[in-house]
Amino acid sequence: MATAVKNRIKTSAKAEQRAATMDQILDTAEYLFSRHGFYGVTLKDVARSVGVHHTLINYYFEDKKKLFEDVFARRAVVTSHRRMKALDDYAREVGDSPTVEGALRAFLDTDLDLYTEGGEGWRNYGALGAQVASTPEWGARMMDEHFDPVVLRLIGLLKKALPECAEEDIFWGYHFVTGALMLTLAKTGRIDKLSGGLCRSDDYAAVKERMATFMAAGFMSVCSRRKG
Amino acid sequence: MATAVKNRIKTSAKAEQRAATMDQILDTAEYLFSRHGFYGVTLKDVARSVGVHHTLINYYFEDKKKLFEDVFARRAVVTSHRRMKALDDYAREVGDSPTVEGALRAFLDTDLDLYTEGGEGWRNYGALGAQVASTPEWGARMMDEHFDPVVLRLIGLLKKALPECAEEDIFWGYHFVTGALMLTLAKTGRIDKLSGGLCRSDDYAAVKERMATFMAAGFMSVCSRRKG
DNA sequence: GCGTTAATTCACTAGTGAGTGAAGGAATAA
DNA sequence: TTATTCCTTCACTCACTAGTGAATTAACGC
Repeated sequence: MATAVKNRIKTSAKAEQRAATMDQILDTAEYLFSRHGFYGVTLKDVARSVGVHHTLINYYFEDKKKLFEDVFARRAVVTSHRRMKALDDYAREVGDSPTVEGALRAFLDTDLDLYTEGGEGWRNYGALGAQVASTPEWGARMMDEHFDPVVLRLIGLLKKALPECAEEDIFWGYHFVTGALMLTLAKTGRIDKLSGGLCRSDDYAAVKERMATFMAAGFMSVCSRRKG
Repeated sequence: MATAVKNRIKTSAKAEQRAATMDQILDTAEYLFSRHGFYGVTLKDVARSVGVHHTLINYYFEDKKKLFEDVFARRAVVTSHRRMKALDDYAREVGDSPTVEGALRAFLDTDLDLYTEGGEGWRNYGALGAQVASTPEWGARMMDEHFDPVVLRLIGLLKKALPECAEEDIFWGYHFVTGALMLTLAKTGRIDKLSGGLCRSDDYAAVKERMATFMAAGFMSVCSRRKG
């Protein structure tokens, strides 16, 4: 008991500062990486922006690649876990008969809420994730590592909702969903200009309102195509 | 007449070599940029890969940014023009009553054919474009410059096909379409692993088979949402 | 207070970045 | 042939890269 208190006190002063500094570095790196990509940011850029000596980043994060991975992993585990839980909850709720739109809502809306309510850090991470998702090789590998389980969980539900549907159609449907989601998270500002200000890149609520419905209809039409 | 012949001969020897070298540089840069991004490639990388002195690239292309823009523009004008023509042809064909799927097919299938039949260069350009599309600021700007006209042409047709539909819904629908298309062109290999080899990233034919149908249904469902 | 441990900075290496300007070399036009 | 123009390379600049290991400073536990 006394040890526990002591440990808590110990982690309170120094280790808390440590954690705070690391978080600051991660936040800044997240912001910069999301805007300029891995090679477009130098450790000095990050250090300057945080206000620490650049070698401190090597001290805390080993090397640049590790820093990038830590930035990505920090929030990837959160969103992955959150969505997995949402899918599990939904599956339990509807028993053995999920709908396509229901499953997609559990997957998409849960995530979009996070970017809406999670503050700037989450939105920067979203833009970073979008870049990673469209980077061949190591980008795809990072996506695999963090998101395969939750994606396969979603696909399991979609298969249940569409038992007659060819597996390929479900995978390609998921591919379309994730592409649309990634471009949303990229928050490039393109839709703003294109629509003359009618739509805004950072209006995740507008996307949430439409996306699951839109995609569910897509799944249905492709899967019923062969019969029709 | 004699002058014309002379000019043609003139452009045959030296200027032809010049064009060949420039094309080689563009091809190689296209390949490398598509894999590692703008900052992930150095002019020396490109030069080494082509087999020329690295300063030659400065001679031909001014600077690195210009080289990138030239790489992007070279094919962007082709696909933009091609799709514009396809949309015009389609509009003429159906008179004043386009369908959503018809318009999307003119837009999407025309493009997907290009990546299927256009060889490796086109596929590299596709992956590059996908990166550009999810890059904020200058990436979005490049997309704007090259593709706004053809995209607005498509949106015009979609509006005609869905006269009751809210404009925002159409813009967001287009946003989903382009997100899905960009992830396809990124050719990351992720769908391959995810599906256990059932789907392949480079199978543009499979995407073509499904995409317009999928997206058309999405548009319909979102646009009829308010009434339903 | 005092030895220990962790955090931070310093001085430095070894290599790379884009880009320039002058010079050499080759094809071309008169 | 000769002057010109274009292509290509060379030598170089200047700034910056990631990362290391030693030195310094600050916090901690006793």
